[in-house]
Amino acid sequence: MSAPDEKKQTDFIRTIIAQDLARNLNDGRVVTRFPPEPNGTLHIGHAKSICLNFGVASQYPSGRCHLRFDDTNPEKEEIAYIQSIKEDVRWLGFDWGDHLYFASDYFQRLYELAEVLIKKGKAYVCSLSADEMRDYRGTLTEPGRQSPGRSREVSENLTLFQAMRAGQFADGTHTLRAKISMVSPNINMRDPTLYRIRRVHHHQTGDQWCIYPTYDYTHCISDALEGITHSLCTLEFEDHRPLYDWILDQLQEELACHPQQIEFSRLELEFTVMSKRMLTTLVTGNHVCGWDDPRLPTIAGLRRRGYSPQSIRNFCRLIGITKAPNHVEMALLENCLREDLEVNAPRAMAVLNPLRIILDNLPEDYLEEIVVANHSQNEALGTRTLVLTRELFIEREDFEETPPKGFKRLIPDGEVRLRHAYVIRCQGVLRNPKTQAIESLRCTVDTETMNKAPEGRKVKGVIHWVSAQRHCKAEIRLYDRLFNVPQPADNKAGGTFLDHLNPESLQILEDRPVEESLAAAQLGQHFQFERLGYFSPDIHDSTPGKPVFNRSVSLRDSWAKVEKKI
RNA sequence: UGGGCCGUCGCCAAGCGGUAAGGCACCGGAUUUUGAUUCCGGCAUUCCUAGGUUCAAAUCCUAGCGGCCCAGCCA
Repeated sequence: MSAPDEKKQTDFIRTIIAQDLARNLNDGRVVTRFPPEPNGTLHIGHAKSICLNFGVASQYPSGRCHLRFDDTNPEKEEIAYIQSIKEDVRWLGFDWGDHLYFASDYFQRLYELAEVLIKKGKAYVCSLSADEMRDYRGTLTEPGRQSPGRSREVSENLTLFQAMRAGQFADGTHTLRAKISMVSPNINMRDPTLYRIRRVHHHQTGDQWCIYPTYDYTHCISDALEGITHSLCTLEFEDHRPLYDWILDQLQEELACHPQQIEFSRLELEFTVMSKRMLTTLVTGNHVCGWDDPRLPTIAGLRRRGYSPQSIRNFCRLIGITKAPNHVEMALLENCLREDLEVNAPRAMAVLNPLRIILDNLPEDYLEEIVVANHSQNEALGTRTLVLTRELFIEREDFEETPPKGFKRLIPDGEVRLRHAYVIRCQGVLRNPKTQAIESLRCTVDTETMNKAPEGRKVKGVIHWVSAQRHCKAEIRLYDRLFNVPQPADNKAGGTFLDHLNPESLQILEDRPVEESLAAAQLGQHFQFERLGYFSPDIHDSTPGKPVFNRSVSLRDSWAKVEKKI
């Protein structure tokens, strides 16, 4: 089996790291980190970052990657997300070893360093309200104005900051700000906020703090404290890099290292949304069923849909790492799953849209057991037993009274092979006398054709089937893209992304006949239902004897393309 | 019209002065008891545009054009 993870991978970030190593920077260490905020579940865009950070670290003997929760805003964070994020990272196949951290671990140190900044005259307490601060900040084209607090003495700032911490001020009345420049063309440098007063219970530190540090202040210092060498993040933080560097430069004497921030472009996938805000809206607005709805691009959703960690890792390798904006087609992701499951998924048969056929030349109680391979090219997957009876179900689409050109399935008076069994011939059509709808087919079986080509005729078509007398009933869930447009997040014409929801993204088929062996399907297994696609038991609803299958992805269907053209 | 970043095939993406890798998609054709898989073949005289430098430019220079991000006490 191929090991795509192992294949040599290059991108501009790996090139920089290799160069740094060649120049013996950081004493030959490579330390990265994946820093999620526990305010939502992970999605495939995070997978890109996880694969990058953990992947880079694993390329070097001395490499390591930290999992650090960026928990500086307790208002939005929940402990449940911490668990789900850990699970997702592990499920994807990565291991942070002993290196699990929380930004909140550093709150005391962060506070002390803030006092250092104040003493160095590099930070001050600002008493502007949020509205005033916005007003003072200026705009993209106009410079900002200095806050009155900017001219306070060091000692006053220190006293005030200590009072902030001691809880002597109401929420939002004061902030600690970096003293940089209110006229910087980079708005992030216009004296950014370092601390704010928030009387909120923190999931890690409880009620110990009533002031919380901001991301910009916390992230660079956390990186430095952990000895991160390369701090990889997405493009929207590019404008924050001068601030990242500024803070670390001011604290040069206090901090041993100065990590390098490098930005790459975030992943956009067509026909879905990736922003936390929109995903949250979909979940809380009940447009989907929870964070792990199989239609969502969340890790949990993909897992429930039947995606394998391997296929997601491979996808992340194929899309690469650049700074260019990108909108990757869903077809690439789907292909990665097919590629994995084609080799590894045992085959089975199920009928989604059943049409009864009666094999007239077989006795009523006929029952033949047929032992078949679970995978024609992979013997290791073993065998199973199929039961052939006089009455069977085939797919309604596999029979046509007036077949289009090129149709090679069952037609009146025509022959077709039943997968793993005999060639049959359609002798007649039974209709509902009132509606004229086809109710069943009368067929005959050529008993000489098991594992053998019929005499003197060529039978091209092969169709799948399930015994009408001996089968298991399953619920089948078919999924389509969640949105009707490639970029639902783009709403320049007005409206919201919800306007583009595809009302037919979920189709539930109840009580469909599937072969008996599927009654024992285990959670986490993947099957190829022949000619239909790859299916996986639903994590929540599938039970032994009453399985529920999610279609992970369909098989490629070149006949459907031909049909479309006709 | 402030600052930062980006622009190579329908979608990703190599390339880093020597004459356009690869994957996906698409289009043929072969094999096939899955119209799947596999296998063969095709698919950018051209790199956002226009000038310039050079024997030689996607790669260097200049000027345009187009797109993305930033005005949270979010991350």
